[in-house]
Amino acid sequence: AGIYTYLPLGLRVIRKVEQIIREEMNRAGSQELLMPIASPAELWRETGRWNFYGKELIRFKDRHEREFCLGPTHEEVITDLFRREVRSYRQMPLNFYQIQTKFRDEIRPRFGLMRGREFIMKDAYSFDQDEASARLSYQKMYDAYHRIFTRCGLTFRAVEADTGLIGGSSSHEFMVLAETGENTIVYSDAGTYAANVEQAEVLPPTETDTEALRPLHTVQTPRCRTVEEVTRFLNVSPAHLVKTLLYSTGTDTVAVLIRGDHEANAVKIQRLLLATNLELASPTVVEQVTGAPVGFAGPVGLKHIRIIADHAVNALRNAVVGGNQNDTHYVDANWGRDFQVEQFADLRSACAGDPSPRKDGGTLKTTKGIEVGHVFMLGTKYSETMKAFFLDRHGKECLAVMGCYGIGVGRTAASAIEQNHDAKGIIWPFPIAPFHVHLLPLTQSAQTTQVATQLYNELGAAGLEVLWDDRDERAGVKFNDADLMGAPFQVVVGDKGLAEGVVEVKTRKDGVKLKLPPAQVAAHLIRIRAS
RNA sequence: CGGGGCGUGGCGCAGCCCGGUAGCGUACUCGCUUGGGGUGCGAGUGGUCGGCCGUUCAAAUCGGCUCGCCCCGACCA
Repeated sequence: AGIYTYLPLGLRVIRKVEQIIREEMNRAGSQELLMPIASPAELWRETGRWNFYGKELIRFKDRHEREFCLGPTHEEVITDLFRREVRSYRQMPLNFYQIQTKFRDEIRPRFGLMRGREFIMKDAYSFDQDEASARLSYQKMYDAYHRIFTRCGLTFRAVEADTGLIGGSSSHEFMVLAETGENTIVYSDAGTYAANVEQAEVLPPTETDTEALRPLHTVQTPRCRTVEEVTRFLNVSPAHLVKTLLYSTGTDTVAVLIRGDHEANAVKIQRLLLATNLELASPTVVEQVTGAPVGFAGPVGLKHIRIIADHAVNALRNAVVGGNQNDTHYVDANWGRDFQVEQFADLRSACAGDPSPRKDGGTLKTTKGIEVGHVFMLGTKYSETMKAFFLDRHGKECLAVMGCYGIGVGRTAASAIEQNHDAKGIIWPFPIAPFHVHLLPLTQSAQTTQVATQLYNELGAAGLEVLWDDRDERAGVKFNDADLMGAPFQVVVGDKGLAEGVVEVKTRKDGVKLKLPPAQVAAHLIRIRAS
C-alpha cells in the first residue's frame, strides 16, 4: 500500500510539475542539488529525531550493522553540509533545493498518490545570518509557491499551520481547495486570516454565564456515555456539558476539560503540556483513574491528576459533568467550588461561527483542503543542535537561521485532477497536461493518415506535444479515451470533414468544437495557448 | 494497532452456507459485419480458486495457521 509505479502519462505530468517547480525555485534564487536518500543514524541522533520521528522513519542496517534511515525530509543532511562547507557570512544567504523520492512509513497510506509511503518531494532549505534576513528568504519562497501552484492551474490558499515533526517557529501550508481534502481550513469572512483547524487560535469567550450557582447534585444516567446520549437524556444543550478527556503523555495522565459541543485539539494540548507524545488514555487507565468505565469521567473528586481546561469551560456555570461512577453524572457543577482547574488555555479546535482571532470583525468559516506545500521558519532549531556556525562581519561565531520548504509533487498532480475533471474524465490544465493535443484520425484511410501525419509534424514543430491515436478503433472508442485522458485539445481528422476541407478542433474543458482547414490548426492552437 | 471486508483467467464478479473437479461480463485472438461518441454475430485462447497444513473416497467450498490487499477508526468519554 502506498507504493506505486508511475505509468507513462502520469510520469509526464510529474515531470512537468517538477519543471515548473525548477523554474520558479531557480528564479527565486534557490540552487538545485541532490542529497543521498540513505542517511546515517548519527545525524538523526544529533537532533534527537532518530527517536522523535518514531515509526514513520524507515530504518535499516548495512552489512556492518551500522544504522541508517531512508530520508523522510533532509534538515539533518543539509545542515551537515552547511557546517562542513560554509564558514563566512559572505557566503550567505544560501538556499538549496532538491527533487527526490522521500520515504515515510505512514500509519495509513490512502487515496493513491495523495498519501503514499514513497513519494516525490521538492524540499528546499535556506540559511541566513539573522532573523530579518531569514524572513526575507521565507517570503521569497512563499511568493515562489504562489507562482508554482498558480502555474499548475490550481485554486489554493496559504494558511497558518502547525509545525509538527519538522519544528520551528511558524509555518504556512498551501492548501488546494477540494471537498475530498483531508485537512480542515478555517478562514475569516472579513479579513485575510486563514489557518489549518489544528493550528487556528481560539479567543477566550468575552462573556461569562451570569446564572446564580445552584447546588451540586448527582443524577442517574443509565447507559448514557456520549455527549449526545447524556444531553438528550437530561434535556440540556451540549454547550452546558463539560467532557473530561483523559490523555496519556507516555509518562503521565492528564485530564482535559472541553465543552460538550467543542472538539479537543490534540496539537494544542500537546504543546501546552510540552509532551513529545499524546494519546487518549486506554479504557484500563480511565477505569484506574476515575473508578468508572469510559463515558463517565468527570473532574469532581478526581485526585492525583493534573486538570487543565479550555477557556470556554471558564465561562460556564452549572454544568453537567461525569460522575466517576457507572451510569452517573453531576449536574450544576461549578469550577472553583466543586472542582479545581490548574490552568485554563486554548485547547479546542476552532469551528465555524467562532470570531476571527485577528479581531477583524469577521466570523470563521470552514472548508476542506489538500496540503500540497508547506513552508517553515525553522530558526536555529537545527543549526543549534548540529552546531552549524558561521563567522559574521565582526568575526563572531553565529548560528545560521534556517527555513525549509516542501512541495509534494505527486500530490500536486493528483490535486490538479481533483480540481479539474468531469464525468468523462480528466481536464488537464495546459501547463501540466501529459500532452497538449490528442490527434484522432477516425479511419485508416490514406487521406486521413496523410493529413494526420502533416498535422502531427506541424503541431510538433510549433512546440505542441501531440498524442497520436493511431489505433484501428472506432470513432466512439477514440473519443471516449481522449476525453478520459484529458488533453486540453483534441484534433479530429475524419473523411467527412476532409470532404469539406476541414478538421475539427475540440476544447476539452468546454467541449467547444471548431472546424478549421488543417493548415490553420497550429496557428489557432498557438493563439489559444498564449491566452 | 483496534474494527470490518476481501483474495477465483488481464480486469470486474458469481459459485462457498448445503464438498462431487469452475462459470458470467469485459478484455484478448480469429472470421464476417460495422465505420463520426464504447458496432453486431460467430468461433476460440486463458484459471493447480493467495499460500501451507489438516479433515474426506473427493476441497474453490469444511477446519487450523499464514501472507497480502481494501475500507473505517486510532481525537470527543
